[in-house]
Amino acid sequence: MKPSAKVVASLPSTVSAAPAVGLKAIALHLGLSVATVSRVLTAAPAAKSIPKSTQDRVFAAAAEMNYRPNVVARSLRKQQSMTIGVMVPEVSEGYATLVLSGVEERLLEAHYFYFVVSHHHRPEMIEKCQHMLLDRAVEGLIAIDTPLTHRLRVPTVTVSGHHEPDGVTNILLDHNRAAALAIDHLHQLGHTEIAFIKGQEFSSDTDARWEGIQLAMAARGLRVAPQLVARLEGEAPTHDPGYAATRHLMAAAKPFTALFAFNDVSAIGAIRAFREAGLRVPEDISVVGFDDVQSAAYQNPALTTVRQPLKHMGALAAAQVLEQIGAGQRPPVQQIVVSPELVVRESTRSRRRAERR
Amino acid sequence: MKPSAKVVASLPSTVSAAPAVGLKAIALHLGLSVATVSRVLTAAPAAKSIPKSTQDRVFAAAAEMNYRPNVVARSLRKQQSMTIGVMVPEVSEGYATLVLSGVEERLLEAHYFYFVVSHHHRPEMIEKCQHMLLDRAVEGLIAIDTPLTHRLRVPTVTVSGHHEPDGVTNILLDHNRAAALAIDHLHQLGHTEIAFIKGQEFSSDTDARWEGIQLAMAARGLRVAPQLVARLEGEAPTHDPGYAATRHLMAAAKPFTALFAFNDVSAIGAIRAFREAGLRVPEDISVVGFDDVQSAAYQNPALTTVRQPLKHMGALAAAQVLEQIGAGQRPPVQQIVVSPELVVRESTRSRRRAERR
DNA sequence: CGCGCTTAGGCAAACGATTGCACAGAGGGA
DNA sequence: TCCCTCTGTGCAATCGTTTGCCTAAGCGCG
Repeated sequence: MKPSAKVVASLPSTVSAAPAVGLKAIALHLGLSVATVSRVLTAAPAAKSIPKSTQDRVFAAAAEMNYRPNVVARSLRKQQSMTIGVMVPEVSEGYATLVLSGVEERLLEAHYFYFVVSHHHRPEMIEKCQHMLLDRAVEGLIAIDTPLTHRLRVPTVTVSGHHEPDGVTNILLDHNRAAALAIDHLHQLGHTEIAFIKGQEFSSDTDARWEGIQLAMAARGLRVAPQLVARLEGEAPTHDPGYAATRHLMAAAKPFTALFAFNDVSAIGAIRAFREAGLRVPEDISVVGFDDVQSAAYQNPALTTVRQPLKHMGALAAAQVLEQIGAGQRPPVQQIVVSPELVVRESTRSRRRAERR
Repeated sequence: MKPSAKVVASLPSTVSAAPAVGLKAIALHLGLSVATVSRVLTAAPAAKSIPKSTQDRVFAAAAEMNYRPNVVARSLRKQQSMTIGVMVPEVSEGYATLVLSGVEERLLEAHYFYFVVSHHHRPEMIEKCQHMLLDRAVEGLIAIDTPLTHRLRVPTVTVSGHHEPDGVTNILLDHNRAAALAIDHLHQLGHTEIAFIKGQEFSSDTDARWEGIQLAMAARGLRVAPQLVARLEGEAPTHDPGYAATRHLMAAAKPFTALFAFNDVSAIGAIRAFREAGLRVPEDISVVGFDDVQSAAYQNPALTTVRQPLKHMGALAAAQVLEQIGAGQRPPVQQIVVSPELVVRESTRSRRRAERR
């Protein structure tokens, strides 16, 4: 039997179609009971009293027979699925996927997997996915840019949620600081007539960001003119809403020399709108984005933007969920605030002496 | 009992922490056996002989007690997890996530969920994820831009895989046609000195795309100059490799008036490199990308590119996997070819009469 | 009246692991 | 010698469903 073990082990690692070996097969092969085999392989406390020699036999057989535990059976018995659920507006969009990559990295370390489901901001879908995920026995939930209306029976963490129900942990950006960074930058460049693009109503960051802006403007003695405020409309995660909002701003007959957009994607849409109107960025108008998505650095002009540590926020969310799953009833932390960073590139420049228009 | 059902149903849909009701609870409540309840709720064939009145009682009780089947137990018993595994290079990147959105949409319709795991192109990770996913009892696998070395014991579909082992279905683009579209476009604009950026070695599309290009060039009597061919290096899913490759091309002292990049991301990096070198796109040089990612349309200049129907390809992949899961041993189709589309925007223009350089 | 079919539903064995409890033999101390 | 404590292992229940097979009453029909 010993040589054959060698042979089997050195076969190409093709996953064979053989009739899956379970504990039973090993036990039979070894003349032991499934209980013993299970205890050895899972290093259960009761395995302490099992002699090394037996353990070695078990391990050898498991390796030789290429035993793989059946996670479904294990989940059923232990009542834990080693799975968490992630809700995102859209899997094909830059913000959520960056967060997701942080989530994934952290979860994999803990041998957890995750289900993703995207709800496209449709409220009934947001509700429905929670049920689908819970039905799938997820042990925890991470909601990325997704408003939650009630708490759930599993540990829940939101990323950039606001006004969350009690008991859910929220990972969020320091929006006041973010606004301060951007406004300071523009102000120092001499801009005082600054236009803004607010986020869509459904985006959970919209309000906090806007408040931060108002605070920052007021603190510097600047005024935000109502005519210089536009709002993204429409659900599409494309540049179009930013483009449209900017056309709107230009239509109002109030001049401005800088624009602070809700995110990079809308900033890019804005730049296009300006360009089509014959305005150059940054010569005629400065534009600041938000998020620092991958492509921000490669725009023409490269985008000045407020960076969110999205991947890190994802990792934090995963860590929190895992922590709460492990912690039992210990109450979760309410929120974790991370810091933004200003990345100055090419889309901002000091205000020209010659007034535009 | 009737009125109370109403009341329960109209309570806020908070997911309570009550001790999950199972078939047993319903059976007990109704004085039936779990078998009967199960048969009714799952509309099993044997339910035909159960009178409507009983069925109604069961449905009512299930609704009232808010019964949710335990999918883990069901999976164990039926030996099907209703889950498929998806392998991607990177969740935070535009190509894979677009495909993923198609996969998700199609799977959700069939009440399937999916696990994603990203392998960052690391071969040992590619191997490992397959095992992790199979250990998780996935019923099928979708590999996006991920080379597979051996077939697996579950139905497998690749998206843009090439040279796949027997038995796996491959969803791929017609690369010959793609190249023909791009080259024709450039040729018609008068370009004959065309530079190329090939994909990374690990990218499964690299070879097919390159062959298509060579064919298309030859068919039009054009020559691809070895000095005008660069290759993306490095794993980062960013614009940097395209930028670097383009610097390389410019360093070789052979003039060219057009560039066909491996994908949009590298095309955008290329445009930046040109711009830094004082070359304008498209006035001095035309650039064609590939993929038509979200941001291609919003570049400055907007990118002319070959569109892949990525979302559709994802949906096809999901449909194929489901089909094969349902089909039993019927042999799967070998490949499904989809058509590219040329999207002409601003980054290409007819060759200037005045030669550059 | 006897037979067979339909109706209505229950029993119990899976699925594959985990785990509390039991038990048998060895060894040691009083 | 008796009792007690370790060792080393096995039995069987359990997780919540599904499903093959069984029973038992009712009914129609020859």
